[in-house]
Amino acid sequence: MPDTASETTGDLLQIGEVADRVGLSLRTVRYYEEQGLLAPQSRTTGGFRLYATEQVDRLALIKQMKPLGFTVQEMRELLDARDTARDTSAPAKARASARRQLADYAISAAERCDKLRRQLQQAEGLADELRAESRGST
Amino acid sequence: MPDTASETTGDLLQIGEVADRVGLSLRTVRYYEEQGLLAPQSRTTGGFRLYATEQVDRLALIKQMKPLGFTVQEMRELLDARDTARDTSAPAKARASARRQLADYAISAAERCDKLRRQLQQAEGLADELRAESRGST
DNA sequence: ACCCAACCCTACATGAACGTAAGGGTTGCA
DNA sequence: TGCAACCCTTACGTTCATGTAGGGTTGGGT
Repeated sequence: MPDTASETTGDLLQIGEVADRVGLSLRTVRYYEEQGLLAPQSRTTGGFRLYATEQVDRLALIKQMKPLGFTVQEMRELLDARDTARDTSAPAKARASARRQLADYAISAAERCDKLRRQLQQAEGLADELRAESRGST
Repeated sequence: MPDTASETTGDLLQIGEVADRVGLSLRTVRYYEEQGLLAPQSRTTGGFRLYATEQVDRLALIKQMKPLGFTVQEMRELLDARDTARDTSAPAKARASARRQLADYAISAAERCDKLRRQLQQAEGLADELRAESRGST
């Protein structure tokens, strides 16, 4: 039986397993790669993408970011900035700049959260109204 | 001066005024019309769309529904069902059926609200993390 | 009656973020 | 070696929304 659920191959996962864990489609994972959001750590000789578990985290992060309505490009920037800010071997100036960028994104994220909260409230009201109307007050 | 803000013409509004009130672009309002979500009550001889104030409400409803991720077709169905359910002159059977449909949508809406709430929580955590990281804990 | 600024119209095009199908390799257990 | 479960690339299709070009419509002002 060839690995029904494509299990951990050493420490690397195939795209299917990754997509399952994160809850994204294969297509979406590949799409994010096309857009420069994350490249598989390596490939098999046959061309299969192989991912490390950290990359699964990265994907999960991307998925969490999506409800806030960031574009794929913005997420790429954000992730790049985060990588730079974390990379202790990067030039201090680059890291400072990256942190500034992160701060901006943090503000933007907070604003989008507020907006989402407001929309959610409205939507809840709407759901209530629908329920009421479905019970028919002819 | 030709009416800088295209005011109430009797009781009918032009698309610009409608879009302003609801907070959608002209283009989007026309798009929704193309998709069968709402037609203007009438047109001028020259072709200008004219809307009644109830239609503004309908658009506002659509706007509120959007964060829940309903497709345009679903919204059309939902609105149609609501119209039927409210129409006291419609056949009782049709109204009952419409109310059943509304009930389904109400459930779906509630589920989507839950999902949105979860996503919001995650997003909030993420925003906090971004803020923390931007303050650099090298 | 004529002008013109503020509006509006149709139609085609672009863009983001995937979905989906076609045609065809890759892996690895038996 | 065979084959089932995976994966690959390529490329066109879809949905929601917006951009834009080219050109009418309205209605007060003069």
